[in-house]
Parts: sequence; C-alpha cells; structure tokens
Amino acid sequence: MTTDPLVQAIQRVTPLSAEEQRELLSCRSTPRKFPVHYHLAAPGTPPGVHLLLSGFACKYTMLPNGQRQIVGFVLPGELCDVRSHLTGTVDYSVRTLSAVEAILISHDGLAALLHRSNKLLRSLWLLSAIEDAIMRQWLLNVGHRTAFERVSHLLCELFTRLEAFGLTTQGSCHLPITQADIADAVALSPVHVNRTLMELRRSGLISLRQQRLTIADLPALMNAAGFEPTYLRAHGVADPAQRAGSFPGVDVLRRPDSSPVPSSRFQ
Amino acid sequence: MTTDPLVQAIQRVTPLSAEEQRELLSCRSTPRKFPVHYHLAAPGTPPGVHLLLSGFACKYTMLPNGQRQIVGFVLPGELCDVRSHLTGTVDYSVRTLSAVEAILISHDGLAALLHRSNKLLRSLWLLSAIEDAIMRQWLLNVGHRTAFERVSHLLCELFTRLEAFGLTTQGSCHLPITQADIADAVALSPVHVNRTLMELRRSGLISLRQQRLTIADLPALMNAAGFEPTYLRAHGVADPAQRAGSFPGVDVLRRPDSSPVPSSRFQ
DNA sequence: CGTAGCCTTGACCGCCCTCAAATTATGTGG
DNA sequence: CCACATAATTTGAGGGCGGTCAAGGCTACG
Repeated sequence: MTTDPLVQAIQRVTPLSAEEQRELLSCRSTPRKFPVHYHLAAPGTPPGVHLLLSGFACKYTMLPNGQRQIVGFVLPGELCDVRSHLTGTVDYSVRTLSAVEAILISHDGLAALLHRSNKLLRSLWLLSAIEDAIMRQWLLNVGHRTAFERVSHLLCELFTRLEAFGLTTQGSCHLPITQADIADAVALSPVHVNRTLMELRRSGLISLRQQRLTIADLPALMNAAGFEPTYLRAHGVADPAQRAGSFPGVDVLRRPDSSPVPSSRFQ
Repeated sequence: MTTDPLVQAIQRVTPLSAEEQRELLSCRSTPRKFPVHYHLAAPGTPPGVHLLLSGFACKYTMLPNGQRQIVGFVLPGELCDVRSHLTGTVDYSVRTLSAVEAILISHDGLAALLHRSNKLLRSLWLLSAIEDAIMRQWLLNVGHRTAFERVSHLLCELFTRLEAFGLTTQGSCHLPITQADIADAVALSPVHVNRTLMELRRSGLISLRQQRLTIADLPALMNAAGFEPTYLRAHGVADPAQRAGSFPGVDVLRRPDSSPVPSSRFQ
C-alpha cells in the first residue's frame, strides 16, 4: 500500500499514517488514459485534481495576441491543480504533452477528507507551495537570464524533478516535449530555443534527441544555469514546535540597510 | 471589532464568526514602525507573518549577477508571507519601499490556531492563492508583453488592489515606489521604464509625480495593458457543496484538440 | 510511401540595454 | 530657512540579444 503513487505524492512532504492512507485512497478513481494534446482543465471550469501516473502535461495561459505562456509542467507522479478544490476554478489550461495515464481524485471525496483532516490540508498546501517556488524561479528565468541560462535552467529543473521520482538513469531521462514547448515555457521563440540547444550540444553539456535528454556534466550545467536545487525540496515544517524558539522574533533580521543578503547566490 | 485590519484582511476571502475573530486577534502584536528599506524577512530565516497597516513593501530575490527581481508587492492592509508558518522559511527577501507600520502575527499563536481551525487554514491558503495568481500574471508580463503593456499592466494591478482597500480617490492613489522598483518588477531597465512612463504621460493615460499616480482613463489603460481584473478577485468556494454536482466529472472538458479556449482573452 | 509536424539554418530587423551626463527632487545639518 | 549631499528622474547615442520571416531537411506515423 505504501507504494501507491497517490500516497507517495503526498508523502513527499508529510508522512501519513495507515489510516490516513486508507482514507486518501478511497477518493481515488480508476486510472484512465488520455491522448496527446488533450485538455485536462480549462479556465473557468472546475477542474478535477489529477495524479499523473505516466506522461507529461503542462499548464499554460494564452495572451490576446495568440502567444502561449506555459506556467508549469506536470510530471509523472505529480499532482495537478491541488488548489482547485479551494478556488473552484483555475485561471489556466492544462494540456497533455504526451499520451498520459492519470487518475482523477474525486472532488467531493477530497473536499470531505480535507474538511476532516487538517494535516492533509496543509500537506496539499505545501505541495502547491513547491509549485509556486518553481514559478518564482521561472519569473527570474524569463526576466533576467539569457537564453542559454533559461534553457539550461529549465533542463536542470526538469531533470532534478524527474530524478526525485526515480525517472532518470545515469544522467539521462525521457523528455517528451517539443522545442516549441520549451520556447513557450522560457518565453523565447522556437527558433532561438533551437539555436540555444545546438549551442548546449556543441558545448558538450547535453544531448537531446528522440525525446531523450542526457546531461553529460550536471554540475557544469547547473553552474551555467545558475541553478540551485534547494527550491525544489519540500522543506516543510511538519511540527511547528521544532521551529519555535530558535529565533527571538523578527529582531534577528535587523539590517537597516545593507546590500541585500550578499551571501545568497540568487535567491 | 469588525473594522480590525487583520480581520478585514482575512474576511476578504471568508467571513469569520465573532469567536474566530476573537481568537485571531489574540495572536496579534502591537503595531510597530519600520523605516524605508528595512528588511522584514530574508531567505533562509524564519520570517514572521506581517500585516501592513500603512506603507508599501516588496518581495524580491537577487540573481548571481547582481540583478534584482521583485516578485511581488505588499500593500497596506495586506498580509505578507502567510505561507511561512508552513515552510518555516521563505526563498525571497521582503523589504519596505517606504516607511511602514505593521503588526507581527505571532508564529506560535498562529500555528496553534491554524491547527485548530481548518477554516482559517483554508482562508490563508486562499489568500496565498491570490498572490500566486498575481505572480502568474507577472510571468505573462515579463515573458510576452511589451514594455508599454508591462508598465501599464502593473499600474492597473496596483491601482485595482489599492482600490479594494479604499485607498484610491477618483482615479488617483498614493504610490511610494521608484521607477527603479517598477523596473525590477517588470524586468526592464530603469531608463526604459522612464521612457515608457513618459510615453504613458504623453498618451494622456496617466499622470505620475511626487508619489501620486492618477489614471485619467482606467478602461483605456486596462485595454492597452491587456488587463483583466478577475484574477485579483478571491473567487473562493467557501462551501464545497455549492460546487458539487453541477458538472458530471471531467467529461465536460472533452475537447480532444481544439484551439485552446478561444473565448478567453488572455487567461 | 506519403504527409504532416518538428527540427535546423540563414538573413535581417527592432526592442530594449548600456553607458553617460544633465536636471530635478529629497532630505539633512547648520 | 538655506546650503549641501544624495537619490531619483530625464534625455541622448550606440549596440546586442533575440524576434521574425523564410526555406530546406528530418522524423514519425498512418
């Protein structure tokens, strides 16, 4: 039972008791297959909470001029739209990037469970907090990094996330996304993504063909991208007591005006 | 009691009972003044949850090359880092943009209260969900909009948010942020922000001097920016029952492959 | 085997950046 | 209240990163 993907997805941030696991699994539907380019959710409509068992998806929004901005990828093993049971809707679309197998978590069952379980509620909040940390990095990416750094950073992120699910083998992973998808994620034109990938290949940093990414020198790529993997880790504080008392309030932050936090690399 | 700013901040998304209000207020500290350019939080350290009573602040992160990306503004009346009690830390810095008066919400008191109150927990989650929706818009801004649209969009956002707190008077509001701040928010250089503001002034759309923004024609500005204010509204579903049953599952979304949601303007 | 989508490469252009300096606000101490 | 220092705004000139347009080659799939 502990190997169930739904339980695993949540246990990334919080360990669950056998009872909690059992309750969680009762909201689960049977797995279902979706084709490529299938919409799992659309803005304004109440989406379900999906758990991807295999395949990739992306969350995106359209601009009036027809441009598409991908605001996040959904990888196998990950939950999608965990926050939707709160807001009722999402303000983006979710579309599969490959053939996908997913299970739908019952909205009503989940809502009832979350009303009962404070712990599960904050676990899901923590999961969505990780998504937001990723999006904050994307904002840095698009705003201040060069094309080379943007693409490198995205590849580092995807590889690291896949690694957490055991979906990589010796620096290599399956990556069923097109260069146009990368372009819409890092806000570059497809042709410039292509040029950038060629440059990454010529640099000997990566190999990417037939939906397989191989990173020759991960530390070098991370360095080139300015990638710090810490933001992907769920540093949740399950027990609030472990945090209390170690800092005497806000006063430790007294720093009237200095060059802001010179030690941190880019956070 | 219902006019307390802390209660008001949360009642933007969920109505609270008198009992809940009382409990909430018990975690509140006395107001405190902070000077301009004071750090309220720094990455890696446990920040407090602040409520701004007056003045502006911003959340930002630094890049290795010394560039600064502002990832969000904190306006008077708004809570800051409501999620920090979950994660223990934040991955950005928070700095005042003007002199600020704020109250610090006790971490321990809040944690205890949130462990008791499922409802309050999801209220705070909803509030942070709005912040995330704003950040998603910023990603669109930086990724796909022109300088003119970016600056316009930011001004629309700030004005609309201030309006919700009654901090505007006939198309005008106090805006104590520099052009360099705007530049770091929309990922432009300060000089180009200046040129863009000059263009906005010449267009007769806005006036901005001595920390006072006046929007001559808000609909026109919104249109120029591609601004849709809906994402700022807390469309939370307080009662999960009101959502259930109106849609027969995911099948309403069956849209094997169409031009994605042509009706929506830019979401 | 054909077709459609994806990848690749070249040429040219424009938005925005950088560097630099002048002007105007802001704030502080005498 | 003024003199001064510092920060913020404004304007100009020139350059580069990445976009757009276009065409050819490759891959996948029916």
